[in-house]
Amino acid sequence: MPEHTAAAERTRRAVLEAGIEVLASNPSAPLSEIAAKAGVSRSTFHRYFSDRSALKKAAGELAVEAWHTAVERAGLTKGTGLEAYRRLCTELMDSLPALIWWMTQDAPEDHPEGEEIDRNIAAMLQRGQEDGSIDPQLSIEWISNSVWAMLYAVYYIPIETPEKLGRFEARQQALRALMKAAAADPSSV
Amino acid sequence: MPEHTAAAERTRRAVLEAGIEVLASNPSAPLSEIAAKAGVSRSTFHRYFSDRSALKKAAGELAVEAWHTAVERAGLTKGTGLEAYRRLCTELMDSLPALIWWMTQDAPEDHPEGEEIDRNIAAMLQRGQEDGSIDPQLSIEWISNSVWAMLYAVYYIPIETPEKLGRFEARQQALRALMKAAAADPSSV
DNA sequence: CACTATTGAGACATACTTGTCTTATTTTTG
DNA sequence: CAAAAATAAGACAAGTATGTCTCAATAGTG
Repeated sequence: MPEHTAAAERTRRAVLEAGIEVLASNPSAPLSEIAAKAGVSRSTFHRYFSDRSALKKAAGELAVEAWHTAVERAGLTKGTGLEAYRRLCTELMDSLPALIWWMTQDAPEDHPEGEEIDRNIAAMLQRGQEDGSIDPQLSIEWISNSVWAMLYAVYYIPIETPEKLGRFEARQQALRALMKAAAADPSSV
Repeated sequence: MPEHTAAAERTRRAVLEAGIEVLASNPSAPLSEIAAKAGVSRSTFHRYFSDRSALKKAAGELAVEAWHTAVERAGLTKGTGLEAYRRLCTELMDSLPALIWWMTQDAPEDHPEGEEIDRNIAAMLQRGQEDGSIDPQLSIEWISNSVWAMLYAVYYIPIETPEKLGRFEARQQALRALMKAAAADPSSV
């Protein structure tokens, strides 16, 4: 297990990111495909990640970390609920690949701390409904879950039809759509 | 190739539907899993679909058919653009499993007639922007593509957390969110 | 009831993926 | 430059999925 040199750490990251990218579009892609995408031989792959499961575990940790960071940066308790919601959506779009991989996983393994975060988000959305910024007709469950569907669109649409919608436009449009949908007074968006 | 008796046709449908369901959540699931879900032996599976590709082809045709039917029923040229859009979204949600499987496919193979339908939908959305019913700040590309992301949410959220959001509620909330997001005047939704 | 269609169980060879290992080559570092 | 680290290439066995085939059992039909 190389853990000292900087070069080694660099290739490790390359393999990990290639893994996230490939597994996001094909969860059962051969490891050789991941190695190829990382520009590395299969031998080297196995030197950094003994198993397929080892890779998935590392990718999962990266995704959870990105998720936590996004939530922290969003500052869920500041401003109106809708403002916090907008910040959260924006932050999530900054860690797209890892989060997309995470959501396509079948077993998103329940993290104990993850549930607390879920509660914080639910509280933020409820605050939004109470302060009149978020549409009370939409359930908190729906709002918090549908964000992921939008992330999905933001990630894949520019990949599949880059000539029609670039990354930036997709982000922008998704954010507008999310805000209008969630707002109690969409005209203010 | 049994093609005469009704019983045979029935099991064929069962296998096909099981295939769509299983492959939607795991595109590389073993054929034995599909057979099991259909309540059929692997032998019988192969009797109706020689290949994995044969099954995928049949599923694709079913999906395309559902897609065409939905668009037809929606009556894209009637009423305002937003009204037509609402009808389209509603119709699409009636063929969820097949359409979900379709969108998770890597090679959605370009059908010549499919492109015409795409143009019709684009025309419908543009009409909506011109008649003032659809938000002109959202691109037609985004609106037409993001619908699929919402279908994704409507399909999967009730599967993963049925205790929090049922099929009916998910549909209702998705439709409201889609309308609010797309409308030029969301307060009218 | 007799006949036919449909199905289940299992054997079998093939192909692919996986994880481990060995050896030679390249790259990095002191 | 010389030693050490990192990598590529490939062999190998084990596991699994696949497609084909055969034969016996079951279900459906006239």
